[in-house]
Amino acid sequence: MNQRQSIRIPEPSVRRLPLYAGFLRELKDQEKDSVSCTDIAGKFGFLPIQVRKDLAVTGITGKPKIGYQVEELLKAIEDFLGWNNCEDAFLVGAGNLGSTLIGYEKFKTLGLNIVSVFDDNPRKVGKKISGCEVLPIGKLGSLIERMHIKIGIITVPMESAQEIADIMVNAGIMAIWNFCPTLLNLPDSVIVENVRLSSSLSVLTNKLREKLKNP
Amino acid sequence: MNQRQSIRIPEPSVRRLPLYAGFLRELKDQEKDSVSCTDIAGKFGFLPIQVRKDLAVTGITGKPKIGYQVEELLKAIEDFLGWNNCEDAFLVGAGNLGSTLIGYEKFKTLGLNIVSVFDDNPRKVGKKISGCEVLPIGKLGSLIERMHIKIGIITVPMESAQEIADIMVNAGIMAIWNFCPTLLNLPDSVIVENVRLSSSLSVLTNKLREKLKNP
DNA sequence: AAATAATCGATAATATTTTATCTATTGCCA
DNA sequence: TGGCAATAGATAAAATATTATCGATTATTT
Repeated sequence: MNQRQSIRIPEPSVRRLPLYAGFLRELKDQEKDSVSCTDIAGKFGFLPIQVRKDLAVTGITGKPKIGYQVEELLKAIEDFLGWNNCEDAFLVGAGNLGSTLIGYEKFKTLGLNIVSVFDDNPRKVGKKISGCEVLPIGKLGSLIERMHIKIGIITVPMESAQEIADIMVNAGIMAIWNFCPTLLNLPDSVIVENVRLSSSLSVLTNKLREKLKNP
Repeated sequence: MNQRQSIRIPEPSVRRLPLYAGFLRELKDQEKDSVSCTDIAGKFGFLPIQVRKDLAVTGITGKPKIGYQVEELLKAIEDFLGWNNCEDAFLVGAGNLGSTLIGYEKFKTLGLNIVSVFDDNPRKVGKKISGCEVLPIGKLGSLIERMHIKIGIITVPMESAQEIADIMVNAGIMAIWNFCPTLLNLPDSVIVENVRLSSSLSVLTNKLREKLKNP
């Protein structure tokens, strides 16, 4: 019996893998055949050991003195990250940020396909954003169920985020990409990834202040 | 001699503090006087001990059986995060994302004041975005110097990000908030905070795939 | 063909972050 | 007023992530 179900993969590694993938694409375009951890680490200012450990999660092995096969490794990372079989997603909140995200063609190459947009502003409903028709919130739940959508993206104002999340979860959404600054109150079974610009900005300004204090 | 210069503050704590601040504002609006770690932890699904440790960096102390004074604690966090003395910043790249960021009034309450926008598209130069006139890239360096700007925000396409970063650094920028997926190659002295949606998305989809495999 | 140097992969050590334990304080209630 | 319960704060333990060490492998050079 194969009981390997959870050789847990460190989240920091998962966050770094997309970087490596980007670099590997560059190398592939340059028709480079192989690349070493030292090269990759040099590119990003990491340590070679860390890169090697990150890459190990893909199961690909390298050759001493040579490194890894660029194409093989790139394919393995893309597979690992699920970039080769796109998941459909619904986005709610056709404001500025929402519209920006809908327009990102690149998400398709990252395994995400935004298929519909929802908003409760009657002026927006019916309009198209990057070729995507805006639907009323009223249809959100039933369409999630009917289309078996698993990923929801929330870009609504703070006040309505929880309400939208509840509709999503009740309809069967399994993962939420939340761009709203408030944290959502959800069952543990639902996966949530929060994009919090305020946290990112705080890290930046905090480091800056440290530096200004002790130059 | 006071050699305490670096009682290093964990970055994870810095990332959580803005959450607490948001909650404390809510409590303040509700005219609540005090709050315990247990309350805060409950709100976010953290452990009380972790919250207590995070709050400790502000130097504020609480009272057993009561907790912390809401106003005092909020003020301390805001001070700690530098939200009470705004830094001026330049943003480069008046595309979709850039325009979205410029429009975020809320940044002001997070200690960031976007004072000018730059773009190399002649059609955009001279236009206004959220009341902010778009200036040509040619003026970027000299204005950074003249106005002693310390924070730069990069929302240009991948290809030009490094070039813009170089201009910024040469002109004296000390910290860069980078929204471009490529990592920038910069001197160690420059602070960089990368917002990488691809990493965030990868974490989400990776967890989702894990869950679909072992439900 | 042997020596060399670069690199991988495994294992071990270190550092960081999270979680637990314990004591002391304080308000509340009997 | 005395005991109880909730909580802070300090210290310790555990978990996690990063960095170092070391032996094995393989292309390259001599």
